[in-house]
Amino acid sequence: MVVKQRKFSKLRQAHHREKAEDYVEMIQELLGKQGEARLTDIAKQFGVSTVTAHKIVARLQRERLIASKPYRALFLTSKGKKMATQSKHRHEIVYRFLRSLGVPENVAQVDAEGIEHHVSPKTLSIFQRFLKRNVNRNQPLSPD
Amino acid sequence: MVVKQRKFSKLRQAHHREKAEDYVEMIQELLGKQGEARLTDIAKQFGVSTVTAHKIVARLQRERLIASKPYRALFLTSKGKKMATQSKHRHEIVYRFLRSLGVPENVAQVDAEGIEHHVSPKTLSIFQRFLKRNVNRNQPLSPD
DNA sequence: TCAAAAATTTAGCCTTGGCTAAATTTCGGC
DNA sequence: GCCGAAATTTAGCCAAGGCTAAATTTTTGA
Ligand SMILES: [Mn+2]
Ligand SMILES: [Mn+2]
Ligand SMILES: [Mn+2]
Ligand SMILES: [Mn+2]
Repeated sequence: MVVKQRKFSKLRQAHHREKAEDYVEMIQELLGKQGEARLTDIAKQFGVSTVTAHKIVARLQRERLIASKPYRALFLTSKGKKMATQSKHRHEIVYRFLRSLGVPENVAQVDAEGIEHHVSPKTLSIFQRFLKRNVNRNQPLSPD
Repeated sequence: MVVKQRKFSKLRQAHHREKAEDYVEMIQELLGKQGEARLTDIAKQFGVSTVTAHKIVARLQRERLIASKPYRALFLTSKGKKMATQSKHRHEIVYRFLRSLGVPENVAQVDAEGIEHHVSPKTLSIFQRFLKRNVNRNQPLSPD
């Protein structure tokens, strides 16, 4: 009984982390690609209003993942950089794992965006091992 | 650009469906196991207060997935049954897929609870094909 | 330079999903 | 049949994440 409860409480925790992970990952990407991360670009990427993006960023500033001065571009704290790097890494593995199974590019992109947040370290390392074993096959296991 | 937006909008849709899927699945399970689905049992299983469970059930009644008379046990509408059956099926495949890769039981349970909601039909059918191919191996691909 | 445009922030609204406290209804045992 | 316990519902609080409208600040270009 208590086992099942923990299962769902873990799910709720994962949901709380999700937005944080997606946002810091996006900010790191924008910093790399354009040199700076502006609120408008972030909102555009996520397909939400700047107001929504602003509120989420404000929460992540309270949580010391993001830093910025008013009306200025956004930066990641060291805590934020660490989360971004780890999330990006996990996201990549999940995406490449799906691709290696034969999931089409656009489907794998959408599915990985959700799945990534629910893959535990143990499962991730198993995905990695699977990728390594299939590294020299050019064909996916289940071609379309 | 718009591709990325759709990716996240799909993610938000998935989140909206998640609670619905978990609840109808749970109700179907309780109906099978105990003959009826009471609010207290549902709340216990999810590890939330009966008040929280009640509010979610009320929403799902508005959405015509659940039906009941006040102070009475809960039932699934035909729409709810359909969702429950499909969700259960997808959940099972995701769980068995993880297990077949060598993910330990308790980890697979937790991860599948989150992952299931983000697996598209295309990815699911690829998981199924993978399972069929590995059906006669007693050993998982990546043993612990 | 300085006015218009763009970007950011604030105010205020909504829904969902958490909670506790309290009211109401149903159930069980005597 | 009734009383107390259990279950359900209602009321009211909170935070997150969605929105539009409006205020504020920064940037841009004539
Ligand atoms: Mn990601
Ligand atoms: Mn994501
Ligand atoms: Mn499920
Ligand atoms: Mn689930």
